[in-house]
Amino acid sequence: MARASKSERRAQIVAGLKQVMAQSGYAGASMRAIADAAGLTTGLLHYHFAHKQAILLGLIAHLDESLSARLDPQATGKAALLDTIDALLAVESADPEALACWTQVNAEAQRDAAVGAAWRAVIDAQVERITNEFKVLQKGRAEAVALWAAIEGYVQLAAVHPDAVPPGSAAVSVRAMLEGLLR
Amino acid sequence: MARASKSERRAQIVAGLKQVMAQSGYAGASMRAIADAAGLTTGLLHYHFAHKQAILLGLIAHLDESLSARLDPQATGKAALLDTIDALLAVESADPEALACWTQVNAEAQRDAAVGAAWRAVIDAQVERITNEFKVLQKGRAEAVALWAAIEGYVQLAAVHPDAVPPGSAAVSVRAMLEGLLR
DNA sequence: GTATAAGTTGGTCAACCAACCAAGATTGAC
DNA sequence: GTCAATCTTGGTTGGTTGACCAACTTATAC
Repeated sequence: MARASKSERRAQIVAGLKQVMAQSGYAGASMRAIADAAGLTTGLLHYHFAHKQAILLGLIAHLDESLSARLDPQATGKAALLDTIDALLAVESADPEALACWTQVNAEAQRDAAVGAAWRAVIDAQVERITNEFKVLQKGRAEAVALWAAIEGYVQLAAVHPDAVPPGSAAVSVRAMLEGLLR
Repeated sequence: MARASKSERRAQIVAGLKQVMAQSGYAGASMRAIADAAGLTTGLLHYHFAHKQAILLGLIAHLDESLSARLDPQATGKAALLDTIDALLAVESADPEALACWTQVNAEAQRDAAVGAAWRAVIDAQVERITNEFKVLQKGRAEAVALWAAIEGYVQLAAVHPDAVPPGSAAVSVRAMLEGLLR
């Protein structure tokens, strides 16, 4: 069997962290557990990543990319905002592991400066993008942050307490809240 | 000096966890670090709490109480909803440690079954209370969850990326989103 | 004032962790 | 086919962790 390329291996390791982290958190994701999940050895993890934190930074990049991939680059104005709502809240059913990791990354971002900087960069980019769409509608940054917070809240809630969210209500309710912001 | 009472000691230990956890997360809050923060010894922690998790459950109870204490028990209907918004978002400035712990508890609730059950109970109680107020306004559970999610999102955002939130905008924006929900 | 219970101390212990590394295996370039 | 670069292995190491405990001190009941 052909040896996996460098980038494939790294992706494989990041996927291992994603899987373990969704269930055991970052601290609970030992190098051994990550290696087992990825079907690799711990030594190989250290060959591809200088330290555990580097794998987490790789996971953040992965989460960012898979989020961007869900967005429709054509949409502008209100359509872009509605698309953002759908794209983010669809993760709930499409990728529960990513949802769980979101919460864990949030917690780790608060603790570790480098992780925090990377995570805040992701948030900043999204908020800025949303702000531009709001500006088309004569609104600004405060409204963009509000929309992001509402979505973020649903993501957290879905991860921690999925039963509390009536099925299908998330996107509907966020759209209603968006209307309140646009008044 | 008089020896502290049992409940005082327990509160002191919980406060130690709160302080350490706000900066280092739950996993990073070693028994030793908690003991140091509280000015006690590790052995004493194990005398008052069977294990580390029990301290965290104590902290969750503490967070729940201090949240309830901020709420105006007189308010009903829309006034109660506005009061809830203010009470929760005021934590941002009043008790930054509690804010930071919120994120960490969220993450740990996902990982540990007992912590998850306790945390979900707190959320359920709040959502049910809010639901009752919404019902006065001819709305229901979905709207209550939406309001909770919006507040929760701001709490998370304030903890992880405080600079992203324009000062004073949180309560204003959540009120606007509430209007959207009440339409 | 003495006996009993409650609270406290400082240290031990086995388990686990991230990081590291030397040596062997596999690959592609020539 | 040979060789250097890249990849992979399995085990070691120093350090940290939560849990635990036997001895000691303080408070309370009588």
